[in-house]
Amino acid sequence: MTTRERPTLEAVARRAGVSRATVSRVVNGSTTVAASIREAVTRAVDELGYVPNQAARSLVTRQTDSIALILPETANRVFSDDLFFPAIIRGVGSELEAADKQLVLMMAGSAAGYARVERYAVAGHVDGVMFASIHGADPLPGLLARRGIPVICSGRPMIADPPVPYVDVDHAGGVAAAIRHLITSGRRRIATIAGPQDMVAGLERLTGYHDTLRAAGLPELVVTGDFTRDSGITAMRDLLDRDPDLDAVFAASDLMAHGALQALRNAGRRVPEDVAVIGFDDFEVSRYSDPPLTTVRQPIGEAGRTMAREMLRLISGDPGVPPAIILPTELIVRASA
Amino acid sequence: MTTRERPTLEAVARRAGVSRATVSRVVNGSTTVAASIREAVTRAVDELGYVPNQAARSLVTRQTDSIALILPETANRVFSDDLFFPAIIRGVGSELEAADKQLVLMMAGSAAGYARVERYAVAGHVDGVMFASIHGADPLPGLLARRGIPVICSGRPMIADPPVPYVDVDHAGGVAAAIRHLITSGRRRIATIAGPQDMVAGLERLTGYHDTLRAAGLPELVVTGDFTRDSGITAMRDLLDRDPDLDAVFAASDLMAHGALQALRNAGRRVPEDVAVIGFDDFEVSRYSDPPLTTVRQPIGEAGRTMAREMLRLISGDPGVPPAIILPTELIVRASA
DNA sequence: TTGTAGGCGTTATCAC
DNA sequence: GTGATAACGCCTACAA
Repeated sequence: MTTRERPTLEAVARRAGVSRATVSRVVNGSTTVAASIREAVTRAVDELGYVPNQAARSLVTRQTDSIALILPETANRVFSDDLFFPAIIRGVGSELEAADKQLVLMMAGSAAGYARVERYAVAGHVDGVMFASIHGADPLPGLLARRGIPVICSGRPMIADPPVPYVDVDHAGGVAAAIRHLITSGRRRIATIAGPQDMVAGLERLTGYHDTLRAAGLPELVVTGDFTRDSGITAMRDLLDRDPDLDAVFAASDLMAHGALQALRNAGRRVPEDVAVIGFDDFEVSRYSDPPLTTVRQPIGEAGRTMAREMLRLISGDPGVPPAIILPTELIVRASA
Repeated sequence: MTTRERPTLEAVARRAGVSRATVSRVVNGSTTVAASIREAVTRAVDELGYVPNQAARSLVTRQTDSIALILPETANRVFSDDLFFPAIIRGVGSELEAADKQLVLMMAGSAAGYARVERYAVAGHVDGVMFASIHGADPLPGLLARRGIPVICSGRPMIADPPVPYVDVDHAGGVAAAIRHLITSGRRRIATIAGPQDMVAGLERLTGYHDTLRAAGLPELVVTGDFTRDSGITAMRDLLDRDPDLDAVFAASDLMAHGALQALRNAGRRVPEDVAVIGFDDFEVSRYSDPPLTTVRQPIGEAGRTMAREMLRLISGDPGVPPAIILPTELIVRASA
């Protein structure tokens, strides 16, 4: 291993026969440097393979050019077959890449991990912190914001102690469209597999279900899952027990909808003839399910990009960052309903 | 936003009525501090909400306590439905979390992204760099190693200019087991959908196929894909064109195997009656395919954990890091073959 | 056991 | 346009 000693500004300056200050100017692209000197410095930089020391630099600039994305989940959960996180990471990543900022991904499922994340952010490792999904009344976003760290959330945070700007999608609107579609096509016993009620996404999708059915004067039937496929299977069985005559089910996630499809098949129900099924997400796989899944598309990648864009504005000191941005959802009709 | 001024060591020292050095000792857990003073300092730290400035700290310690994992792919690819990356990230993450190191994920699909990664690592942003998968003769691992940065790869690198330690799985052995299983069950016209030939994983799996069939004196039929489901569909159609009587196919990834299953179904072939199918990976979804997929299980998560463990040893200066670690693979027999 | 002082590699503010 | 020089916040001999 050729452990070449790392050259410093000083070394470059000596080699180019100028002062440290001048080298610094060249490295940082200042325009007030004579062409000949600039060239000499550039050559010295190349010859020595000089790269500025990030620690020293950010000690004085108070900038790191990297931004954290917190996934308040265990790695197991983040990279399960739930494609929510990949989609949002992809969106955030593409936007930050364009801005030449480094994305630092942090999974914080445990309490210890969470504490580490806090320390990491407060220690100034990153210029700003984005949250990918929030459970319950998470105090961390507010805590960091109070520390003066730029913060932005994907999904409306449940507490807004210092209000933190957020990006979310129109959960209730999408669900309403789904339920109305079911009603229009003649369904009358419409059940739902709700998402976890400690997350805003879970709550608001259930609200959409509730409000739309009540407006139509139709009965409600609710069982709660946790967005996973397995919970969808269990919930669907439960629903069939409670009302063997149900003719439709709205699942608050595509994965739960897939679980429901499986449970219905095992119970001898045909989809959509006996029971119509609608999901929420519109993941790629939902085009290939049997039957292809009717679902509410939410623009997760776009939410990620938007969040990153607003974060960049926040960091640049732009005062015009809106407190909330709500992206539209859309019903995608396929064969299952 | 309550932009509280960030307290420094100096502020804590004043408040506790001691010197900066003493505060530093307490913060860093030195044992040579009187209990009473330690307590006073700790109180001051808590009251002020002091957290050490990472830049200042690493400027002197030359340590950042964070480690990069490079995914030499675009975000689109990393978070496609290919579950390789999630699995390795999960493995690495769990191991680093236990060591209280921060994992910095970097996706570098473009040339620009790649340059950024290099700068980032050389600038001393991280204590070491792990590579999650390598395309062709990638010079970056060697380049960083030559700079004195601890480097380790998942998957054998094709160039070993300065030899970089790596963790890999027994590709050829796993494939051999799969092919022998097919032969034992009477298959004689065994085709393969190979992986990309610019990656060692693609190459070695094809070698395993080649060697085993040749040893058995059976004919070979090769079409190349790129590990994705779609490429599996295309490749399977191609294979059926070339040899309508083939009775088995080994796909170098589970996704390609799933594509093959679909193409075979569309072509009216029954699996496994007409054509046996074996994949490579053993992703979760392969238990649920129709029929459930026989496949070669590779311990991706374990590879990630191992890589992280070796990286920690490398960083700690342990001279005993082995140049290579090869993990075993295992044939998982289900219904498709 | 505690304090003093020097230095880590940059950037930025001044003079020149 | 260029060069000293003082921070930036922390760690760590070394001295007391």
